[in-house]
Amino acid sequence: MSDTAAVEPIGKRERTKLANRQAILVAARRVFAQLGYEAATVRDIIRGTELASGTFYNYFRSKEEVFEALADDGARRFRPILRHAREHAHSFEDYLRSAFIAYFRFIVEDNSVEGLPIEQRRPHVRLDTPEMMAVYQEVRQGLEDAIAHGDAPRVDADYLACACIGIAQELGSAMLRRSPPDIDTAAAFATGLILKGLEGAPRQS
Amino acid sequence: MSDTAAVEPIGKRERTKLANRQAILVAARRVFAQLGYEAATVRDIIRGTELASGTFYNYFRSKEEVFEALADDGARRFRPILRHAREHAHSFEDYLRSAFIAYFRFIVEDNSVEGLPIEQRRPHVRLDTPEMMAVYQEVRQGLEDAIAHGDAPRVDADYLACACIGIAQELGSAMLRRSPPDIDTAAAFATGLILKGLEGAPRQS
DNA sequence: CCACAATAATGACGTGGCGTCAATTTCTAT
DNA sequence: ATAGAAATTGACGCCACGTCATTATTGTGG
Repeated sequence: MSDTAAVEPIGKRERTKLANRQAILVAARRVFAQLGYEAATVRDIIRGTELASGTFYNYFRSKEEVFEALADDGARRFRPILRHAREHAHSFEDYLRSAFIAYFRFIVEDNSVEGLPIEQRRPHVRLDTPEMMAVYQEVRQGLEDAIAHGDAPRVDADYLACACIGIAQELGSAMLRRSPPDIDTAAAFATGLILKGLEGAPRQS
Repeated sequence: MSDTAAVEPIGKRERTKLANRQAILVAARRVFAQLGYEAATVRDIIRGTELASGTFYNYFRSKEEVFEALADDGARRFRPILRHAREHAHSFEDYLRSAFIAYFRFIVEDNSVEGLPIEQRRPHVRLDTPEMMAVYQEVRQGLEDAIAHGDAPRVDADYLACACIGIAQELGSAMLRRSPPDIDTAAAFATGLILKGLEGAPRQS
């Protein structure tokens, strides 16, 4: 009867490894939010755990790599949401709106930790992790599908995907600055802009 | 007759101060392009000049502040271009297109220095430096003017400005990734998208 | 149940960049 | 010419970094 507790047949070694890695990530999120990414040090992060300084380097090479892992995790959680929206949308407009809503919900929740203004929580460098590029591909695929199905004109899918992402990012930031953040209004704006804008964008040669 | 040489009636103190500041900025541009922003140190920058390490801190408090100054300079150069486009445009479409073209030209020229790939070169552009916010205001003003003149529907000017900026940034990055970067094509895409998209964006309550 | 090997955690240590500051040089004004 | 203001200089103390020999913990064969 006791086998119900041992659902994971892994040894203690692997379990503590996962737990330590997770502890570092959790501490890093808090530290980045409280001190700001730039000001935060590896020591600050490790002090937020029960681990010793040297142990940090068994899991990550640097503060940057920790942030990458956090960003990658975020993208990994977001992509299936986006895919679900693509596969279950009743129309192209429906797809666009639910995708924007999903993203705006995501960043609202992501920034719900108390701390410094959002700008200072993140590194100043632009980072493209594998999972983030996968998200870009997912967006692009959704748009290409719509074009293929005749739901959207034959425009440059790469540029269109970039435009959607740029709108999502900047509009998302603007939305967060307002209180309370109104996800539906922002999503309606973005959806309306893109949907109609498609008609005006140059057709692919 | 010798007064033609002394066009600037400033003392040597002020001249060397400006020259030193400029030397630091020039060196920083090179160092950021060659080593990447994250890897670059204040010492690397100051080694690129004739100055001593302590002198750096007479001009800037940190590497971050140097970058802000570079970004601020860029924005200061860009804003009048944008304003000129606004005041001399024959139509709203003309304004949009020339503004996008101006921005894309700007970033193409800005990234023409040899060095690392663009992603690692520069911090993520922050909109919170004074000149950057002025650029945002300039964009927004142009859009509000168009709305007031009846050239564009009464949409949320803040969101619209953010959308334009987001499109410009992401589309600009995508354009730079292509070789050769085609400014006119990218500008046509952005212009067409926004111009028609405006019709689909929600009207202001 | 007990070695014994494999693996991970620890924290002291050398290194190097950071920001400061007293001493020095350079400029300005009288 | 000279005093005084202003800017430059580089050495210095500090602290975070990343390493690594040591210690502790876990898995395994006898």
